[in-house]
Amino acid sequence: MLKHSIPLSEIASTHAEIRQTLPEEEEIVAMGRVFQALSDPTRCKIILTLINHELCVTDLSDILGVSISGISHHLRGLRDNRIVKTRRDGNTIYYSVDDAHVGNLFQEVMYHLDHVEHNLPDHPGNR
Amino acid sequence: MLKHSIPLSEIASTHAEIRQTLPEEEEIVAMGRVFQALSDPTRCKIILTLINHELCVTDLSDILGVSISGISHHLRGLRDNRIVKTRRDGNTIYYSVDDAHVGNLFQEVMYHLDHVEHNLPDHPGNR
DNA sequence: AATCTATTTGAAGATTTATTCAAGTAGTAT
DNA sequence: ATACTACTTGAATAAATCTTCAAATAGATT
Repeated sequence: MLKHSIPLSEIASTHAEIRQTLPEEEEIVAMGRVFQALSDPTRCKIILTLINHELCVTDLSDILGVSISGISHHLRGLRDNRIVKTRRDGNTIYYSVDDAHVGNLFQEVMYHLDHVEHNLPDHPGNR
Repeated sequence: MLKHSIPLSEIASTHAEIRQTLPEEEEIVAMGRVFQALSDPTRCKIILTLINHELCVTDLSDILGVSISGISHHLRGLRDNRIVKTRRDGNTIYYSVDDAHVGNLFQEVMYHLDHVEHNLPDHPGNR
């Protein structure tokens, strides 16, 4: 415990100091790529579905009403970011969510959306 | 507690049932927009910086080495999604993170990246 | 009012992304 | 080998996004 308090102006960091607290460029780019992979509504649906069910491309196409090719293209982006994993059985490939943290990510976004919803002081007609 | 177990084939849902478990289209689109707002490395840097420091546009421009106009454009997307909030003092506008869940979102992405890093069985040279 | 500073906005061009269609691959079955 | 099913891939177009520059606004100062 400090005996004397320090003026806020001395605690405040310089720009250079703040810059150094950031993760490395490479890691930040990786974060952006993960969020980018989640940024499309169809991919959100795919993930939300795969969180609860291991499914093949044809099933996802049926469930979500998106072409087989479209689903497959989306899945490639999710595979590249290790958001979904695959298991082959004969010639059908089953997809599921690779990492429990992906579910947490969606949970946090839902909390955020609730926060926004229940907290509309200035921008009532947002957009 | 059930007295007799049910065969898995009977537990498995139909496509229509699975479709109904998804959130509403509008909510899914909203999720996508939040992830989209986080999908750019410069915006990630802005948020990671604002989590720890309340800063103005000029400061962010200095710290991140991005033009004032560029920072302002990025901040607009973050403001629209209520990821950052503003406070005016004279003619400088201070930005900070609006919602603690945003920090959690980044925490979860870092966990995910660690998971990917420590778990490279099949795609060793991922991209 | 004129000026200065901080920020926002709009428009233009280059790049990226999503969707569709047609063709290609991989495993299965005949 | 042929054919079938499940999936992936590549190319093409349309739409969205990022960056930059120039112009516009809002508040503070003279």
